[in-house]
Amino acid sequence: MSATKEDILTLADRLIRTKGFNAFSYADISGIMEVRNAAIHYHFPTKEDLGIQVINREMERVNRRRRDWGHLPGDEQIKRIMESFFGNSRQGMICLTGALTSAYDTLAPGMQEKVVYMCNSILAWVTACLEKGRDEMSLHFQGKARDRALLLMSGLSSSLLLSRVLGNAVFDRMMEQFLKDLGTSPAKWVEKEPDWLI
Amino acid sequence: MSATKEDILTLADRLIRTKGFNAFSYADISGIMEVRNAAIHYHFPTKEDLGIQVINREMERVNRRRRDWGHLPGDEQIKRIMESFFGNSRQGMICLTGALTSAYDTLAPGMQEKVVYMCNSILAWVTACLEKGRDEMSLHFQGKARDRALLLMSGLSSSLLLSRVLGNAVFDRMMEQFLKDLGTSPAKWVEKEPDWLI
DNA sequence: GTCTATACCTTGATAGAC
DNA sequence: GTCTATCAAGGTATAGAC
Repeated sequence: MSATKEDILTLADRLIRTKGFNAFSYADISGIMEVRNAAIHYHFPTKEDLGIQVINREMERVNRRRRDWGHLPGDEQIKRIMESFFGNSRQGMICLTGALTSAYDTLAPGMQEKVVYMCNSILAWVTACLEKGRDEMSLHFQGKARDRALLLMSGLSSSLLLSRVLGNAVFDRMMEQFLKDLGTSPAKWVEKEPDWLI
Repeated sequence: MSATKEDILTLADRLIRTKGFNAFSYADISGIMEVRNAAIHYHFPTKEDLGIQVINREMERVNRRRRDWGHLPGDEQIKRIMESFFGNSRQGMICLTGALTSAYDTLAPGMQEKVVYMCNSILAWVTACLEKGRDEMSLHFQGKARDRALLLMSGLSSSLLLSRVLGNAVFDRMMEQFLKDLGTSPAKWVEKEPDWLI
């Protein structure tokens, strides 16, 4: 993939997470990058194409992480997922799922399909982490792992929404509660290079 | 307030919860109501005015409920709040906080201010319910009530986002988990007249 | 209060030169 | 691959008649 195309994707990803899919425009991209409207359409014929490829790239990142972190204990994986959300939070960005599910009704069918797939994939990953952690006796919770994963995934997503409005402390308070509820030790987040997951 | 103005507000509220604040247009309102573009502007000079008054009306509803339900036990209030979200969920509508926090960066300062106020108010209410329930020994949880309220409020908000994408069962599963975590009995939601809260 | 008509801007998208 | 130029459609908002 050409560098230009990649840069457009990265920028579109950031714009979706800050302004939302419907509120960002090709002019936003042209205004920041040294590229004209028509060049964007060359790489991504329609806005839907752009949106879909943003999701695809994100899913690749998610899948790669799931693979790379697969050997880690379940509780450690959960903490790393939280950490990647921490990065989003500090940059005032919400997650792709939060940005796209809130606009779900306005998305083209092709994008809706991808959003469903993304949500299911992330949910499956979080569920697997919780199950692994429970088997390893490092995570403790009642109820089905999938239901618990729904709560955690929701909390992660909403923490970003609320952090923008009520301040960054919201994220820390929520994650601390989640970890306490799961009976595992608290974590300290460290600022990392921008590399936003989910 | 005139009936027309009230109808516009109700419709705008629904449009914000389904399409989002940036994606809905005056034409959406004209298309459904028997009223022209200019008439909407007569009642609400700008879209920001419309958005602010939608929030104001919602806050009146929230405050009224908080007053009316104030005598109820904390756990019962929590279940009623969940029940009102249930109504939203079945109609494919997300909550105002979910819809507006996800578009926060694109809102005019006047609206942002209102969104902050709304989030703080609802958070304060949920916190009060949890504290009351804990004092009454009907709710049991560790940690600060406000932090717990953040988790609950996030879960309520996100359950609507995820229900639209993954199906209505998500709402039920999440609420069941929340109630179990709070050590209170499960609840059964019943379909009610459209009267959407929060 | 509501209408018609319209101003003015931004949007996503296309044509064709280079 | 990227540009300039342009398009049709849709957005919020306003003027003025009724």
